[in-house]
Amino acid sequence: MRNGHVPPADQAGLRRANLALVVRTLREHGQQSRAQLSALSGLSKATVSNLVSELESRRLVRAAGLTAGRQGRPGQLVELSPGSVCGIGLEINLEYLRATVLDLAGTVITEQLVPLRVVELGPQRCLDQLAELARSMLATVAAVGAWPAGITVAVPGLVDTQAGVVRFAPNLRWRQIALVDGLAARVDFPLERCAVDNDANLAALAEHTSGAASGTADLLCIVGSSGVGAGLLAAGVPVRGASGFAGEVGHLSLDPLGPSCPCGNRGCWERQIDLGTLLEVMSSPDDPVRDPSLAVSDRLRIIRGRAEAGDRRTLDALQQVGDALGVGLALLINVLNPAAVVLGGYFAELYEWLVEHARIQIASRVLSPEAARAAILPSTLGFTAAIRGGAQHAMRTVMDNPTLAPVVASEPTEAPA
Amino acid sequence: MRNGHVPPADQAGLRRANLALVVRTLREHGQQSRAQLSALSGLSKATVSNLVSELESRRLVRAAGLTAGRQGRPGQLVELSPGSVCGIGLEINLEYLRATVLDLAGTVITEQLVPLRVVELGPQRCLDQLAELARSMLATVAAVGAWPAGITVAVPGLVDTQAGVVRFAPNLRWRQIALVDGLAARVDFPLERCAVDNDANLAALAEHTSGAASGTADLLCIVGSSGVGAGLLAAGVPVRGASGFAGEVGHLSLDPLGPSCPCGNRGCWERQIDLGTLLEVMSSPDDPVRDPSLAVSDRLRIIRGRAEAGDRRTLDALQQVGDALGVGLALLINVLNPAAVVLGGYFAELYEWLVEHARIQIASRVLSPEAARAAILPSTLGFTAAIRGGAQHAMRTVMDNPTLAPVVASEPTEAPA
DNA sequence: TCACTTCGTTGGGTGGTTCATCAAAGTAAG
DNA sequence: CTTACTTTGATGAACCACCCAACGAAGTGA
Repeated sequence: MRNGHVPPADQAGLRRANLALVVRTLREHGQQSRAQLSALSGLSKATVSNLVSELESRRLVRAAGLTAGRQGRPGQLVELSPGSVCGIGLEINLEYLRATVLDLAGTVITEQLVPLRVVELGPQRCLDQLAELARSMLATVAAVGAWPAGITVAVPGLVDTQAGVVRFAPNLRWRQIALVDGLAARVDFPLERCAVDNDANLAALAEHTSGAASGTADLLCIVGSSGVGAGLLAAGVPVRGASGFAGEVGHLSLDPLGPSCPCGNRGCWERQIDLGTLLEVMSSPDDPVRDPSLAVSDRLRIIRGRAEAGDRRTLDALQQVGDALGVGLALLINVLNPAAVVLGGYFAELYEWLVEHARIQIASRVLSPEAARAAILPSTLGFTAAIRGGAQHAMRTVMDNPTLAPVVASEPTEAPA
Repeated sequence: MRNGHVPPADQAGLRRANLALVVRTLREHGQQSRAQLSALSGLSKATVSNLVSELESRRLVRAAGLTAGRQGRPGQLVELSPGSVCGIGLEINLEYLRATVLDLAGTVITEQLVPLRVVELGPQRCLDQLAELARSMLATVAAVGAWPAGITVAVPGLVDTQAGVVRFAPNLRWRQIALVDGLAARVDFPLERCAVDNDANLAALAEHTSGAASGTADLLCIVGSSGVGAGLLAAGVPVRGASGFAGEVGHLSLDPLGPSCPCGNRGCWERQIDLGTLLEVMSSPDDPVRDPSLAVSDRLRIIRGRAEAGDRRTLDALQQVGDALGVGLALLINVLNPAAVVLGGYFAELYEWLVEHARIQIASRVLSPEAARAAILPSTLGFTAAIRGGAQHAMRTVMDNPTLAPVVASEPTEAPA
């Protein structure tokens, strides 16, 4: 379906590709002189100069001093311009809305968290709140004199990224919500620069771009919270599947005799490793750690405290979850052979008590020793991975096609901030 | 590792991309006039004419009469030239070597099967045999006056496609065999036009190009024989994983209490659905169907006969295998969300007795109804899928970069048939 | 026979990259 | 302090690929 009709290559596309190449080189290698860029990219010096001057006029890059020492004329360094082109990442979750603004260098311009009972509020009023948050982010971008490349929303559920529709988000109790349309209309932002994606997919993107698995092209990111989701990156490209629902690992049935799950099956992975299960195993029903009014972060602080204190029941529960995590990961590693697995969400918070158990299970279950080399890493971005990935995603459009960024007159900057 | 340094885009690359675009358009839509090609591809008429004339000089396309009826001047049809550019696919398996030559239109120029006890022969002498087979194919290509685009070998095991090395093929008992080097040296064929890949990956490519799931970009191909392998295609691109070992689904552990497997675990999928298991369940040890001297095709004929005759034990065994097949497929569908699953190898031969059981399991285990829409199809290429995929793979290099094909003088053809 | 339609080619124009050359801006040595 | 050397980045000519507009070619239908 929607067969990707590849547009013909023309000179504009050629230019676009090379502009993007320079931006990418700068992203991967940090600030460089034009001569170094020429060597790294394979483009001629003349072309690099030309490209850089266009990127400068679009404020994607800027001058950054001179190269140090050595012989000959010093090079004029160029770097990705901070604070000029920004991406906006939003996240909808059970307990909050979250937002961030990143610039091309990956610097956080601003971050915000709005506690919210999303389920009780319902999709439409939640969208209103989300729009307000987006407007606030746009205002910040405008205040620092930057240009908003796009807005990307992370949602815990099945998303049709092409249509911009949330198909099914069980935890939020959402079905068929036209999120992109709704948001763009409310915020008065160009529709084509708004996007939705699954939170785990975006988390994977963030970990790939600037997180734990920075630069790793084949990546699996497992995010644990009230459910479990996975984001896949193969050769640097997100794997979404035919309808965009790839990575729905929560309901993998790992044990035909395991406990039953609301989804109708038995032994679902999610029922073995999500936060709710950990709580059930490690505590009695009246334990304060299970107080429903507690926020996730507070709950995790308690769990960490008990684990650090060596509480046996807690440690046993963590082992049980770690084992189950490893069993499922072994399966995914066999199928996908990633170079790294990043544990996100609550798994990252409890990484040190989970990973060894998981590793043992993986080692004994993976077919080839080479595949077993997959590194199991904790997310360095924690709960902000999804919004950062969203912001990165929003900027990716511009990095892949720098001509989208507007040309400014001539004056370098005169931001009042 | 081996971070893909993207070469800069230049005019030659632009030309290459548009030549490839014309070839692809022709592949997808069949013979077309220049004007129709222009409309379909988005290129201008002038450019299409120019490109077609270059493709003609490289014998990738040829004139094919005029468009029928309608008003105005009739168009001059162009089609992928049959019998001029060929791909050679080879396959190594337990019981035989297999080879085929395909042309751009997908027509089989020749096919050959050499029975061989690969395990007993050992890798080096097997390579000698393989080289002889390859030389025979090259001779056929030369005899019809065609140009061999490349040779690709399908191997049942873990393959490092970049290095051209078979890392581990348990069934063949091969480890670290430099297959591409060995073959290219023996055959005296350019190294860079030789390749190895996993048989399931190539089968998936074949099913995508011209088989059961023709044109489906997100595809999963499960090949059953003495083991079980999977080939993955995401957005039309093979998913190989970080070290090229993705798709090793045979040893997914689906049941922690299941029967033990030589790999050291329990409940491996392979032990539930491979041909050996089916035989064990459907017959007693002294049953003639289990005669070790029987070829796979003969064995399958017997099984089909019993199933058609309504033999209860056989049908029960097929149900058991079909159920297990469905359980594993549900898992893969949740993770990968393919548009289609193609059953290859022996699954295709027994498709009609397996698929309904599998479908029931899948339907009850897949999370989203949209993902459940994945079509479960029988391979239409059967045991030739891998070699056809190999030949397609060999031609893909040229289709993606038509300038690789040599330019011929002027005379159209003078093949002595 | 004469409009009318559609096809494919031709020539001029635009845009992008490359090569060769050169001035600029440093270091190193006499 | 001057001179030689090295490296950088900019300039202009050349090349190449694509697009547009116009035109002749080759049919259909009245």
